[in-house]
Amino acid sequence: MQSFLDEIRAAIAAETGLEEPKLERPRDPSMGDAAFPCFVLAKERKAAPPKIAQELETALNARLNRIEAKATGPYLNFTIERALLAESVLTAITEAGASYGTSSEGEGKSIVIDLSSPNIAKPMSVGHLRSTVIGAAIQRIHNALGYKTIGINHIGDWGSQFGKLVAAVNRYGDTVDLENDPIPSLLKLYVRYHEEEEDDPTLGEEAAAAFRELESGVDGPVRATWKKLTDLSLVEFDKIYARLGVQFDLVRGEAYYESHLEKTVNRIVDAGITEESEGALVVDLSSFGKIPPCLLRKTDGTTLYATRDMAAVFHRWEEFSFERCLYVVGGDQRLHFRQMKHVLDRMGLDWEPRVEHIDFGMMRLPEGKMSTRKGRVVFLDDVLDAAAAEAKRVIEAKNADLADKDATAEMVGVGAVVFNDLKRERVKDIDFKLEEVLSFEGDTGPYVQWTHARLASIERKVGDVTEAPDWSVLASAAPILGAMGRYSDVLRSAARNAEPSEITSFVLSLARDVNSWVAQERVLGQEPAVTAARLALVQGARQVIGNALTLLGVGAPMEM
RNA sequence: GCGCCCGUAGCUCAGCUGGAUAGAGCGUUCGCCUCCGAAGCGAAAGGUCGCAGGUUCGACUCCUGCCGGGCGCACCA
Repeated sequence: MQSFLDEIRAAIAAETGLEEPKLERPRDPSMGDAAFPCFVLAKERKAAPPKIAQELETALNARLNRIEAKATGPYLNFTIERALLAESVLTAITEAGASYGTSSEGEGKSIVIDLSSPNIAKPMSVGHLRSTVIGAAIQRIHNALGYKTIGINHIGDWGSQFGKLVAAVNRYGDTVDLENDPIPSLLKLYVRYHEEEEDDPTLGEEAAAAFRELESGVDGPVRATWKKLTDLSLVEFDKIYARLGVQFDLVRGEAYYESHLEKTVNRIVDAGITEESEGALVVDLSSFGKIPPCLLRKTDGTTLYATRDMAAVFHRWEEFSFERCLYVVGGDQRLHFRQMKHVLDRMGLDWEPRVEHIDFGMMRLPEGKMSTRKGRVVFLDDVLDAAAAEAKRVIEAKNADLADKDATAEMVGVGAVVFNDLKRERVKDIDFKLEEVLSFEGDTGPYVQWTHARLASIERKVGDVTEAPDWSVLASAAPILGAMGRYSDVLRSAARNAEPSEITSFVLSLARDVNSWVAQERVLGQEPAVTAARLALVQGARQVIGNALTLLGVGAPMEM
């Protein structure tokens, strides 16, 4: 596909003298595979665009082989000979298989991705799903383009909240069963702490003291409790990651940077941009607009979130010399990342633009923003369970003879949840509605998965065909072929914008077109050359849909 | 109050670096399982692209202002 477009561009360039003529897609695919708007030539040629299109039509037809140019109003539309388009796209897919669409353009470049990053001691809510699923998709997309990627789970395992938890464990630890039921137990302690803190000032003092001890590096009972809490939580998180099919290259909590904090602060101080304000150590950012200063050290000398993130970004740069360092973190932290980048900027570090906040919209409940403390949460595990159960119910109703119903239900249920999260532009806020997540019709993951299974089913029924395909019978599939031919462009764009929804949009549109085509063109029982060509389309479409789903982290079932 | 993000059909969203009659899904109404999977396909109805200016041959797309919603605003993360 790319080569045809290059050919068209080259012909236009030769004919008009334009260096890089811009091609776009015609409104209606039946008008052609590519369009050249002639407005840009109107001035220098001193002629109306429709007239220019007319003139160029004959000249370009003389230059192009098996591609037809046709003037339509101010546009020049190009149509690749149908059989040629089909043959070239489908053989490319067959040859590349699972690696169709991939490239090696990222070779030698490293991409660091900070994703998921849940807080220890809090159950993962559907809110945490976003960072995990978006980040993992971004990582797979970059992998497909040949980048070396480092996915880091920057666990929230440090900070004053751990002083609070340690204090809570000390006081009320015997009222819960931490060993066997860690996450709910920690949640109870967390909530209780905040309830009692108001009436009992000694509790807050105990918590603050605990965090000071933790950060002092003393290896005593406080540290032992902290270690136990984080270990118990990580085991629970891993169960969810396994269900989502997400792995990390590094699980480095904030605590990992504990030993880097001192030199991090020194480094920023040495850059000469820090100052003392109200007893705290800060970096003034007023030169960037109305932005509050970045706090590095509290009055009591302990560090903050920003300090630890600065330590992390320095460490990552030194370790990986990244091409990009992507922070897949919610939009509620935009200010934090702006401050962090401004500090890097003030330090004169030229790699500051490589650090990007890949923000995403908030997952909201009808009652408002989720809050673990206020008990206003939907737990991710419960949602995945509900989705798998719904998938199981549908399978029982529609395909009761399926071999491995539970495994398929898990694949479809989890796929529905993941796909739902990736299908809109990531900056958009989402009002969480369970019935929407559990819907398997229309623009949903299961719809795409079902399309994949249906195509696989046709392949099984047709079996092997030895006859050479008659590519010309695929004229009606031209929009599908064109889309599949553009798949690698979609990957490139999705990576550049760190936007998995570009792939969900693509695969939804492809699935829709394919289902429509399958409804009107029969594969089985045709002339062998016709069956061969249509089978090739079915195989190609299944391959591309499967490849796209895999990148999104959604299973592509052969049956469901 | 200030800053950032969002604002396209009843609802949820697409709309490529500005370009040809603004496209889907859900919901509503109608049609299609004796033909490769009805988690499907076809059709109908449904839009002052938040509002007002501006730039441009051309604006859903860029700029300014306003309105509505969301998020955030120093010792939490």
